[in-house]
Amino acid sequence: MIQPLVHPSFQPLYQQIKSLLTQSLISGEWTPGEAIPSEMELAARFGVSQGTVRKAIDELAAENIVVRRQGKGTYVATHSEDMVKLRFLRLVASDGSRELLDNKLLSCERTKATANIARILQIKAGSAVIDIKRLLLFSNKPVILDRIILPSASFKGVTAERIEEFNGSMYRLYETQLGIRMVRAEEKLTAIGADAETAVLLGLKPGTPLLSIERTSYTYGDKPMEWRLGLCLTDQHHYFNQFE
Amino acid sequence: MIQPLVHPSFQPLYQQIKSLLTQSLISGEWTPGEAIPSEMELAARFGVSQGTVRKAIDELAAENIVVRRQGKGTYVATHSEDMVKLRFLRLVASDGSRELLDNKLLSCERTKATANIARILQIKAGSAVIDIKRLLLFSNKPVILDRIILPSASFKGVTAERIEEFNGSMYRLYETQLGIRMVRAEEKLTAIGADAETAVLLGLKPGTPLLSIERTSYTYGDKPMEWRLGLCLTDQHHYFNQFE
DNA sequence: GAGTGGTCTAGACCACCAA
DNA sequence: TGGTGGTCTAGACCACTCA
Repeated sequence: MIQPLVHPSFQPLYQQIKSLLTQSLISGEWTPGEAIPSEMELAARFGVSQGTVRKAIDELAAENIVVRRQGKGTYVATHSEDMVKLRFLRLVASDGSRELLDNKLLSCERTKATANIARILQIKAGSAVIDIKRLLLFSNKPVILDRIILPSASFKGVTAERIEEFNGSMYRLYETQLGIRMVRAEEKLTAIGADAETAVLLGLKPGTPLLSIERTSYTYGDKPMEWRLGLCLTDQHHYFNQFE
Repeated sequence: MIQPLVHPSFQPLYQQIKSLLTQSLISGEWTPGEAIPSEMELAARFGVSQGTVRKAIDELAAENIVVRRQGKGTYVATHSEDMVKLRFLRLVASDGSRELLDNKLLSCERTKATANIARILQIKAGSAVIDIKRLLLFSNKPVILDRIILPSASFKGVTAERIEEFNGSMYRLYETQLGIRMVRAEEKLTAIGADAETAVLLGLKPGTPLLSIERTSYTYGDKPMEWRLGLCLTDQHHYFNQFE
């Protein structure tokens, strides 16, 4: 009897197609906001049926990496204003009101990665990083003290001026100026008491309970690109989470 | 020219199949842990192709309502120990260690729903509810003070004895004793200072920052069935969240 | 009307599991 | 060996968008 071939690295066709599509996204063949080729075109390019391409795109769409628009095409997802608020800024007013969101840049400095940051961002300890501090204001009241650390190597164009220009929409800045799109994030939440410096900046008494949100964001291919620490006043806001 | 029919309530076939399957789950035709009929059988029952049934089941599987096992069949999902920890108890040790999880029931009383609880659980204000208080201990140290409120009408069998019997695994109790399975939850997180009573129970100084997790859990068909408030000490633990 | 994504079908073969 | 889910194909038709 013929021995069935063993495929130690077997992967379904549609997974392989998905990887190829991800490669094209990484290489910048299609940039955020742009349409990717139609399902039929991709099927022809890869020599598979339209249904197989469709299943690969299904997964990318489920991960919010691409967006389908019936009758028009499939587009590389972008961080629109709404999306960022919905997906990456989960703090909402407890009374349900919609608020004016504003931000105030405190500093933007070049420095070196600590051992911990280097580990998280998968860079060498002591590598050059950009260290940003800012306040986020809801309805003109300071609510979040944010600290953002980026590897300089990948974020050359990031300066205080650029950040002001983008009005603090960091993800849109990364995307439109650097072609870096964050597709995934991990967060660790704890409750802490405000230290003296934070208390002053947020206009609180030291020791006031704050929600601490530590976030690492990843781009295509699970590459960590940004570390963030947000200290949030939650007397009138809450972090919303939902899961199935 | 013939006018195309307008279908104001148009739904894809697979969505209709999904609804029918959900109805069968609600009615208890298949209970947690049990296998549902095969894709071919369901296709025959509903008079559609196997591929259409498959797409309906795909969505239920994505929502963790059923679980596929290749070569065996498709099963109604259950709250196994691991799952509950992974999906509904997102507090993990900051140093990554695995810990002994234990709990201590403080009280289990019959009372009446406040206006707020009634609104959240979609019952009449003043309806009978069960009010449970307990401590969750990690490695024998109290970390979470939990309060759970359930509508009595649906949770008749829940008593202090039963809870002890299930060693505090509430979701397993609901599922195995009452056939109620939670499929979705919403949480609101804030940071607060411990009040006097909480401080005593958790062995802290009043005012210690605590992570407050308010959760509403839903069963099939988006019906709210449980409200919970957990006050968590996060000096050695954190709430983990991940999103795409 | 041409082109795109969205749905549905029918049938083939594969991988896995259990008896 | 038979039944299950998992993958893949080819082709049909529908719904939507835009020129």
